[in-house]
Amino acid sequence: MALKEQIRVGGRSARIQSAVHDAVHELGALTTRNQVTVPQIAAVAGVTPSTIYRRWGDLQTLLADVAVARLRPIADPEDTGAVESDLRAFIDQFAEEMSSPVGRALMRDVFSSGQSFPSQCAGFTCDHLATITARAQARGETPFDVDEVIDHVVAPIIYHILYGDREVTPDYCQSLLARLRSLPAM
Amino acid sequence: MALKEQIRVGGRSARIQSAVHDAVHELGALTTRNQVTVPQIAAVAGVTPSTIYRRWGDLQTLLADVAVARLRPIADPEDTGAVESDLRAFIDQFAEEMSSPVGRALMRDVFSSGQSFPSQCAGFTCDHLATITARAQARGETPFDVDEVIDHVVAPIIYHILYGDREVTPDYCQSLLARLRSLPAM
DNA sequence: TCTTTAACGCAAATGGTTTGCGTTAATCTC
DNA sequence: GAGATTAACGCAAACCATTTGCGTTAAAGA
Repeated sequence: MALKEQIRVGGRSARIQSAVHDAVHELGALTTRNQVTVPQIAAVAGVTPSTIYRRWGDLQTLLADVAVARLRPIADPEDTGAVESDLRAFIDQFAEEMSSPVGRALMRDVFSSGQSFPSQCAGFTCDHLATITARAQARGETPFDVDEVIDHVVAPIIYHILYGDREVTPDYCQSLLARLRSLPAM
Repeated sequence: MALKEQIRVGGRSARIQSAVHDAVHELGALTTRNQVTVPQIAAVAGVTPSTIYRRWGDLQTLLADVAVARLRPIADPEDTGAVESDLRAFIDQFAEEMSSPVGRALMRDVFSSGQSFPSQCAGFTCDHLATITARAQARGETPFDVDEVIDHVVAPIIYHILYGDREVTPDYCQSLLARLRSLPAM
């Protein structure tokens, strides 16, 4: 069920990939998810189901692929002028996106496929945090430790969203950041 | 696709539920998972597929139900005589179980179904930690904050297992616990 | 431009999922 | 305890998602 490495990057392949992704978005927005079928997606995309099966393997892999593409950042995190506010802005936006209904659905898709998709998403977060620290160093500010932020800010946020055992509010995110600042090694 | 509340708790219902759960275990151990089918499970359990579909709705819900049942603790955490060692022992065992191949598979099943299953699992962890703190208080020791442990020890462990972006070693777990102890409010 | 081959469309075959209906057995009432 | 009620099961047919073989299209290479 592995997503094929696409050797052909030409026009038709790219066109079909795009059409299928768009179809998933269109259907995913309308229906209650979870009951979307490959034939439905194929019909909307204007391709035959077998094309989707051959290219993505199964529905879950396709959904995971679309989810990762949607989670992939299109721009660097906002530059607010200081590390602290950069980090705060990023975490706030991250928590809001992930805890939203679509965010939860995307995470489900990413995890259910069980491939390299999750680590790709982890990479996105890592990259953003690295960008913010690099920016801080360029400013002459003392940067934070990326792993520290992932372990003690990002991880708790993801945990509570996944397990649904607590509301992830902006206040909660603030408290996680505040706790981080009160630590020695930073 | 909701798991039906079982009104009938009598002999036949319970017998079938048990047989189906056993069948999933038997098949899950052998095959590479992910390609287990409902008809297969039904054949091993000695029931018809329609029985499984009517009772659990679909394969993912069944797998999630089995996963939660397997994740449900059968005993309280080991009493080692002191809070610190109790907590250490629990976290070590927790991390080892969850990071194992079966642990990862169980978590996948729990999350892919997207129902109340994840919060049930969170409850298990919570309960165990609460038991350890209660035990500590009974001993006259200063207990830890359960939420604190979940946010800064359990959450990072789960995060790295799910995203597969880092090895979760006993040493890593120790460092998380050590960090917790170096904090003011505890 | 010609050759090679990956990717697609089509359609038939396969097998997982759903559903109606009769039967079994657990629960309730007397 | 015996009979009535109804949830849950088994069976089988219908439905539909998935797979697969084969001819065709179009991208990549010579």
